[in-house]
Amino acid sequence: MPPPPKPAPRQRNTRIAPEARRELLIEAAKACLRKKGLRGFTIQNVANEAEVSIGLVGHYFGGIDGLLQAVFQSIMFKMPPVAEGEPASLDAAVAQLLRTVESNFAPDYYSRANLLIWLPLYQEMMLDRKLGRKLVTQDQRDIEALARQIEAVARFRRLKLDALRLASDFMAFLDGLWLQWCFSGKADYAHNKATAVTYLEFHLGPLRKS
Amino acid sequence: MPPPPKPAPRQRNTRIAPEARRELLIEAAKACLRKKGLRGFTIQNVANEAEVSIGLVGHYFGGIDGLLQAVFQSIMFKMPPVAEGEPASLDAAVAQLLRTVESNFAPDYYSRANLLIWLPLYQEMMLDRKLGRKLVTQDQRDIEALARQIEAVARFRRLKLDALRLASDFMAFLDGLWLQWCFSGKADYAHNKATAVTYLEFHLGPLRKS
DNA sequence: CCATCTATTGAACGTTATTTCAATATTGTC
DNA sequence: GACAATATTGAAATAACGTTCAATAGATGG
Repeated sequence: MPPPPKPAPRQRNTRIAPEARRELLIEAAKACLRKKGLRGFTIQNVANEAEVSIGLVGHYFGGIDGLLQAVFQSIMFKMPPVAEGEPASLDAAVAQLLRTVESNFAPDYYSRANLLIWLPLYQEMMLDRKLGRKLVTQDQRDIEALARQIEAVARFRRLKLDALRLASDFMAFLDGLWLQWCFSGKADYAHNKATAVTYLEFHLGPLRKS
Repeated sequence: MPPPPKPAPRQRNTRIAPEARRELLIEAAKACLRKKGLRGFTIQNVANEAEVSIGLVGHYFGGIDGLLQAVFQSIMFKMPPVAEGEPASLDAAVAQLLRTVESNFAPDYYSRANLLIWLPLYQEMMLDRKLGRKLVTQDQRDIEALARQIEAVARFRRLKLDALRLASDFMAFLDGLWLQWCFSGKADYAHNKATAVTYLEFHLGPLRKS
């Protein structure tokens, strides 16, 4: 029995810009994490998901670990941007603060799908000092930005409070609500927003028009 | 060249009670998760950690997946027990509630080491319906128990509130604080306790003796 | 002391994952 | 159109992982 003379015809992906391909691979990697978690995070799975040969991962990321790092990079710096600018009135300050809160509930972040990427990130950052520092730094920045907005409201209302601490606690609260919401599966999400704003109101006085 | 006539001398672990061995393996598995996360969770690593041959994992847990499930079981049902019993006075109700809060800060739970086990659990439960239901049920039980204690305080103070919702939000807050605390690495932990109690006080009135 | 039971071992095996690299197709340039 | 550059492929080599199982040691009971 002669071996097949021609090995196999192959259909090849069209060549695209490297950055675009990187992006595609990262997205495929995220999809894998969402579907199978860290244990299903393999080159095979990612390549299948991206409909690409297994060699490409090595080509672009040097290996599976490099790809994982790239995934983390890509989500760490896609946090909802915090509005900036010094508000001129109480109303403006409140509006700005509420907008920031709102942005933390953006469906892209406040979602089950996203949590399935963040959980691995949390894990890895606790095991990898370098990654850990990076994430903590980013987090700190967000907290400080929020603290400035809280400070602004407090100033107009002549309140004495530790804005940094409140901002930090509030962020923690948001994360906790996020987790619980994802786990319980209940899609009631306005509820969490209300809880969050109420917490701020305890410290800052009314923020919503009654 | 003759092959070595005797393969190799081996030193063997002393035989111990099966339950004890299971416990040891589970502890070793946890240690692996703490050190290397899910990606380092392999039979080899666990066997090394436990100083045991690789065959034992299969013997006791049927395989690596069985071991992981066992690890999850072992932590899910080791939540801090909530005090029970109908309190006879406001003071008693408050004391009970504070004790429950306190128990959530038990160093065994409220620790970095423990979070490194819970993160994989969270991940797996989101991917495995059965595991997810189990955990949510357990969580629900804790929330209901806390809600009863909140209810008791509210009754004595004639407050109208949604105890179940407050309990649920409060639990979320605790988890969020836990995560943030583990990530930031700051060991200031009384701070989180105070934040938690203050949150309850917003809804229930003063709980601590001033 | 002998027999039985089973906890423990680790080599062998099949499977799956990772990396490497030579071959091939595609794009852009001159 | 020819050439250089490189994106893409997948087979092959290598390594890691999981499972199985026959052999062995230790305990237990008679």
